[in-house]
Amino acid sequence: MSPKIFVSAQEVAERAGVSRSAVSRTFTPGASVSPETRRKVMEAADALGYHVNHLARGLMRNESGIVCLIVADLGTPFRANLIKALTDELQTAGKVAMLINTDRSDGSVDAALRQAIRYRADASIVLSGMPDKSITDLCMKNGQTLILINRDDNRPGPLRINLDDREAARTVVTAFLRAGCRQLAFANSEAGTPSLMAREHGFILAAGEQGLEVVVERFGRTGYEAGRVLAQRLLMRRERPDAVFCATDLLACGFMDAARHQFSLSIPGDLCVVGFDDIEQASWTSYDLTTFGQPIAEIARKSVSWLAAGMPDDEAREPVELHAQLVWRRSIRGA
Amino acid sequence: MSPKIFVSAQEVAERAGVSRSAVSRTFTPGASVSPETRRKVMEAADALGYHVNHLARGLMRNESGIVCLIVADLGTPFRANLIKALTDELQTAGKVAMLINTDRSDGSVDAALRQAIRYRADASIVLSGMPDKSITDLCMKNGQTLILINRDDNRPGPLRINLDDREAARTVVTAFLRAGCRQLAFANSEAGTPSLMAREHGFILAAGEQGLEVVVERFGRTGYEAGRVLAQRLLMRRERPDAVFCATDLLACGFMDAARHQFSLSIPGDLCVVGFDDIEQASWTSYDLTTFGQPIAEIARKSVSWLAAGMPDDEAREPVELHAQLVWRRSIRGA
DNA sequence: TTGTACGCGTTATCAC
DNA sequence: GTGATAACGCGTACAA
Repeated sequence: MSPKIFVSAQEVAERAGVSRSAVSRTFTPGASVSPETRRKVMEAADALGYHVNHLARGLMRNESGIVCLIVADLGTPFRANLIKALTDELQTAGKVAMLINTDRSDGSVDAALRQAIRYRADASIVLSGMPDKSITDLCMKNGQTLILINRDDNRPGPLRINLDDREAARTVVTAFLRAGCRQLAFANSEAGTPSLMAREHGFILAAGEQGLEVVVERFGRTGYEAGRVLAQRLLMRRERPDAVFCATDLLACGFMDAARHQFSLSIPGDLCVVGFDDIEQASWTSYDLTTFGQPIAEIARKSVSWLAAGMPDDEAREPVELHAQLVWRRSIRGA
Repeated sequence: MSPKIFVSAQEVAERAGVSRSAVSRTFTPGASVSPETRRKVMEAADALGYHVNHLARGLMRNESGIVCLIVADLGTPFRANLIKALTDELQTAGKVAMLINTDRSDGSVDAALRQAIRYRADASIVLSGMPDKSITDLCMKNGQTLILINRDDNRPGPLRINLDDREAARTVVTAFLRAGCRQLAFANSEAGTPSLMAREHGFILAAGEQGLEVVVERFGRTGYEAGRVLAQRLLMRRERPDAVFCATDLLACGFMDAARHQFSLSIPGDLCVVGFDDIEQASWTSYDLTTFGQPIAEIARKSVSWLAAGMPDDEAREPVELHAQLVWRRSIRGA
């Protein structure tokens, strides 16, 4: 096996009978080369299978074209779709995505950001966890753009995209009231991420303004299984809830399945359910779940346009608030 | 905004009062540095926030540490989980994943592989589509490892990991017969990917050996919606199937929902269903789908161990056949 | 063990 | 429009 023998601009130049610089210019958009030279170069390049070395180019230009995506629970429908949207957007912008998984451990995101720095990524986009302040400072110092999505970080520096979780929660309360529900519940995981907690607090607050108490239950990791357990806990109560707001759609799916098959409840007859994320499964006939759609495409566009435009000045670093749109389906009465 | 000012080994050397090569050696595993020098270097590096430039290192070593993952439909549960497993495995092996989305267009995978070459990726792993022969040749010529997963390519060169789809299909026929089913159907998409077609052909073949005909229907893209349409087509037939093998779980979920809610059929009473992939949703109470689990972890381990070990010699390039394990749930009678 | 000198493939700069 | 040259940050023979 010939181990890594790539063809260089030098070889192309020799074969084309021109200088190295001519080759370089041919592959640099906007450089001036005569049609004749360009033709000779392209011909030689094709024959040899030449491809510009982005490692070397990045070294020269101080711009690798790499954008680092840092994420946990990549297997999850919402995350996967967000990653897809981001990579798509990055590719059309001429960038390339580097994907780093994190786990629940503390230094995990920090390690990922260090990796991004080592590869001189043009930017890092954090979708999970929270980097330590020392690391965000490091990114800033190195002039590396840092984007936090749904992290709700209030320290200055990185660019932030957040959702109006509290406003969404308020909408749910209104909808539940209109459906005639009186026993409100909130089903959450124990993850304690900013967006999840914002939904919880917003829901409790909005309900309180209407004179209603909310029963809150938290369990496990944010997923289907936790939703089932939460249903068991909440639906066994003496005062059984007639409306539940689940922090995510996955929780809601588990909740609905348990409610129907273990408690024989009808939805929305006995119980109204609202979720969050609008993952594909929410629209499946078995669930038909009313939920909030995250503006994934817009999140992706906003993030990437930032990189392209370069960092705005420090004073313009207010977090961007995006709006979650309620998608009405049949898991809640009325409209 | 300070635009991309990274600290170099030179600066660390100056601050530590040593030569630049001492810094280099400190960060090169297995190089010989005195404890005292190492300490001084690390101290200066920490203070300055130094990180080795992997672009430059890759340039020198002719080994970037980057592995390119080429995939379509990344938002899909199975794909997302495979990507997660692969990135996890790559990270523990000290590599980093570069993610490239492809669409359905012909040259899409080729373009992705070219991008991989430009970044001098150590290897490319193709999970979707089929690269043109000229491109696979290019990868081989450049000494870039190429791994095809479930692509069922029979041309020599790239490393291949395939599943025993035909054997799995045979198992399904047996199970259906044991459940007393006589009217067999196969629900497929129009994607026509190798694994999907292998399942279809294997199913028809195995059924034929038992003297049974199979009604085959194909529609749309491999997903939930197509499953619903396929159910409408297959369940409206005069001789209604009492057993259907769906090419993937997503198709099966759509099929089941339509069968139950539009045709009021009971599963497995009126209809037995088997899927493929064992995505998380298959285990959800609403589906409880009997399906084949793809050995995702093993696929990931095998792929990455190949890169680590380096390319085997040409003669050892037989495709690796992995086994799909049937996961018994309640969408089929008997056991 | 340490430092010096060179090369990796590319682009930017500057004469021509 | 073209070609020579320096520089990017790093690894590594080589000599000390």
